[in-house]
Amino acid sequence: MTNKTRLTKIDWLQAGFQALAAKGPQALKAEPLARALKVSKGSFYWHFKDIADYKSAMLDLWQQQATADIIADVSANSGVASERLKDLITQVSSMDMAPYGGTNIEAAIRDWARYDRLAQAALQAVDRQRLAYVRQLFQGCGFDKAQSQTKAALLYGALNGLQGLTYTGQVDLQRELRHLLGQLLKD
Amino acid sequence: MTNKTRLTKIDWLQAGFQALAAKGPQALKAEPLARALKVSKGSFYWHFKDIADYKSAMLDLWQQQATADIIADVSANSGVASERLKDLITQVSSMDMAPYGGTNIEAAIRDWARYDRLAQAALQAVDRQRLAYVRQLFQGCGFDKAQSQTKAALLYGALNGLQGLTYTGQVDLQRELRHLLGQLLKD
DNA sequence: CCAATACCATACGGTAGCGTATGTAAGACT
DNA sequence: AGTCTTACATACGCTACCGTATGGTATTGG
Repeated sequence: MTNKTRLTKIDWLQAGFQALAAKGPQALKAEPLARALKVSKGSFYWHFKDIADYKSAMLDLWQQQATADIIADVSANSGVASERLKDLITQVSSMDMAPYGGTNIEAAIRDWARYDRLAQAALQAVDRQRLAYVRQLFQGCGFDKAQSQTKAALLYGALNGLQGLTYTGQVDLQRELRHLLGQLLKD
Repeated sequence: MTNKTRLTKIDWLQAGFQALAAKGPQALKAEPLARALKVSKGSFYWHFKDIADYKSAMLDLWQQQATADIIADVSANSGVASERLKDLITQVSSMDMAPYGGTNIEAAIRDWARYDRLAQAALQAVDRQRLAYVRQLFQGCGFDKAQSQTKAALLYGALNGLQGLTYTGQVDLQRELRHLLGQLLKD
């Protein structure tokens, strides 16, 4: 995998996600990426028109993949709704390390989205889908649509927020989320 | 305020927070800031040794201010613990726009902390203090220390996570947080 | 096996920001 | 009134990155 003589578009995108997770959106620059891949930037500008094009391709890939993960989860696990919610938590909690880099790409994209309109659009779309999915699960537990919407927002929001707190060392992500889910399923 | 003939260190720091909230950590550069303040960067390098020094000063100011806010809240509102928790939520929810810029500085610092060790240290310290404070409030409601710790993490984590979701338009921050607090106070 | 094309290197001019050096004008001090 | 200090301006060399142009090499299809 590291010894390919020539690179493809996807190699560049992978390197992008890696750099994104490691050093943030400001690391998405042609020449540094080229150095990381041990090629010259001539390669970059062959595969992509410019950096905006590159970033756009990254976001497209991520969005498509993220939404694909959702529908995969929908069709795969077909148990009871409450069980699926628990599964989701364990799944997400253990997914600290994403496909590519060491740390979390999710959070990096969320950072990126704060100051980039395209990233924001992609993230919004993904958030929307996920919220809708989780809401449906709560509805499957017997709650009405409004309640489920609230519970979904809380669960999903807490997930993201707690992940930002994990490096405090005071927080055990999975434990807290289980506790929250328990609370949300009571009422 | 805008018509001062000469600038002070704090003017530069204020401009920094403004730029940080608006365009993220990557906007903390001497020359752009100087342009925003309509002076030359000669001023910048008089007040600060270099950019690292400047960022360090920003983080010091923020951390000190953030922790000061906590102790202020501790000494000021001396009602029942459960009431103080509700107050905290309304307070934070309405504090969408911070002292300086338009949007939230909190979130910007959190972004910053992801790829900057100093920012991370400052944020950790603040998070720690806040978590401890909220935990104490829960303890004041009769929960034991471990339970309070969990509840505090959930409330504080959800707060941060939901703020990142507000621009989805699907989330009413204050409503959700009230609901969560209600749940957390039951058990 | 040979052309066509895919992939990459090198070199170039341009911009943005860094940090320094040096000059300078306006208050403050005495 | 003259010196000292504060707060800036200006100009300089340096580095990093952008995007382009052009040429080279390796693969692949015919």
